[in-house]
Amino acid sequence: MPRPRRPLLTRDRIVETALALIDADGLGALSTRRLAAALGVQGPSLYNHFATKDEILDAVADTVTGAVDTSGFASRDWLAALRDWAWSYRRALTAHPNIVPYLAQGPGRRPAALAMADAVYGGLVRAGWPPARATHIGAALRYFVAGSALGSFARGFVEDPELYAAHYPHLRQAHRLAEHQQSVDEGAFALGLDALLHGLAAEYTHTVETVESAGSNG
Amino acid sequence: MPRPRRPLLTRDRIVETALALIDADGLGALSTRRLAAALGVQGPSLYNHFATKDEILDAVADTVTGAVDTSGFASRDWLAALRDWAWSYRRALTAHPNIVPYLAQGPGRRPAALAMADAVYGGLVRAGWPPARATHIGAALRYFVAGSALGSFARGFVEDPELYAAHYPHLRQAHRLAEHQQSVDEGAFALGLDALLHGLAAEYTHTVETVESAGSNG
DNA sequence: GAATGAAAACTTACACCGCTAGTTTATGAG
DNA sequence: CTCATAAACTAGCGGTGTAAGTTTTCATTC
Repeated sequence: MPRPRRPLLTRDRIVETALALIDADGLGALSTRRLAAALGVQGPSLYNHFATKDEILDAVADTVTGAVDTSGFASRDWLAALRDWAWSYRRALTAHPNIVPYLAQGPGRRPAALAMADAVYGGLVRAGWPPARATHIGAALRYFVAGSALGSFARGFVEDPELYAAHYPHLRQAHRLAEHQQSVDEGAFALGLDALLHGLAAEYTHTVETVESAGSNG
Repeated sequence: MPRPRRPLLTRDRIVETALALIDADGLGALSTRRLAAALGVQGPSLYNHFATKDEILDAVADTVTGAVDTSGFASRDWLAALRDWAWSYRRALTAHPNIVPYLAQGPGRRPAALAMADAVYGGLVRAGWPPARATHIGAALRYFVAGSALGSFARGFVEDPELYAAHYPHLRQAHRLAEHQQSVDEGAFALGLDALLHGLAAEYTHTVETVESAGSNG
C-alpha cells in the first residue's frame, strides 16, 4: 500500500489510541507495532508522524497534563487555588495511572506541563510569595501529587495475609488495604494536602504579611 | 564452560553490579546481557539465580530501601521521628535516582519496603494516632518523598531561555533552574516537609489529645 | 568410594522490540 | 504539467527477555 488518498494517521489519532492502549494494558504493553496494529497500519508508518516512541509518549503525557485546571489562580485566593489545582492534578493523573511513571519524571518539553508550572508560579508570586518560595511551593505540591498518583500505598500488596502477620506485626491487616485501596489513597491524599496547606498558610502569615507590613512602615 | 569449581555468580554480586550499572547509565541501559557481561558471564546465566529481570530489579530496589533509617520511631517523639525518617528516606532515594521510577511503584514483595512501612505505622499508632490516620500519614509522607526523588522540578528543562520567555511569561528564568537544581529540590523538599509536619502537629492536638482527655474524663 | 541428583555455567534459538533504509504512489504547489 | 513532498509499504538490523537443552561439577546418600 503506497500513500493513501486520505491519510490513515494523524498525530491526534495516534496519541488517542496510544493512551487507550496504555490505559487498558499498561505502559509496558505499548509497542510501536501493537499501536500501529490498533490503528490499522504497519509499525514504521508511525515514524511519518513522530520521530521516536518517546515523542509519542510525551504527547500522550501532555494531553493528560492538559486536563489539569489551573483557572483558580486567576479567580481565587492562593490557598484555595492551590487546593483546587492539587485535586484537579490528582484527578487528571489517577484517570490514567499507567502513564504516570513516564509523566512524573519532569516537565521536559511538554507544553501543558510548562503552562501548568507557569500558572502556579505566577499565581503564587501575584499573591505575594517571594519568587524562590513560589518555586518551592509549586514543586512541593507537584511532588506530593505525583507521588500519590504513582505509588499507591495499597497497590502491590501481596494476597497472603499470613505473610504479613508473621514478619511485620503492625501490618497484620495490610492485606485489607487492597480492598480499600482507593479510599486509603484518597484519604492519605486529603490528609496530606490539608496538612501541607495548613503549614503553608502559617508560613504565609510569617513570611509575606510580616514583610508587607514592614515594607509599608519603612 | 560448564559448571565452574567456584560459582562465578551470587545474588549479592548480581544485585551490586546491577545497581552500579543503573547508577552509571540509567535504568533503561540495564539489560541482562550487559549486566552479565559486567559480571564476566553470559546473559542467561543470571537465570540460575533470579527467575526474571524484574526480580533482580526488586532486589536492587530493596537494598536501596534498606538504607532508610526508621530507628527514630523507637527513641524519639513521633514528629521528630517522622522528620528524621523522611530525610533519611529522601537521602536513600536521591543516592540512586535512576532506580526511583521502578522503586516508587509500591512496596510489592520487597521486605525492606514492608519493614519500613511497618515501623512507621507502628510508631504512629504507639504515639496515639488512630490506625486509619497512621496509615494515611505514612502514605502521605511516602508520596511526598517518592515524588521529590522522582520528579525533580528542574530536571528536563530545556536549554534555550528564549523558548520559555516567549511562551511562559512567569518562567522567564526557568532555564536557571538547571544550574540550581539540587538546591531547588532540597529547598522545596524542606519547605514542603516542614509544612506537612506543621499541619500534622496541629491535627494531632485536635485529634489525639482531645480524644485522650475525653477518654480519661469519661 | 560409587552413584545420583541438583546446581551453575554454557549454547542455541524464539518472538518481539525500536528504528532505519529504500520503494511506491498520491497529493499539492509552482 | 512537473515535481518535490508526504504517507503508506516491505525488508531488515541489532538488541531484548527468556526458554530449552547440554555439560560438567558439587553435594549427598548408599
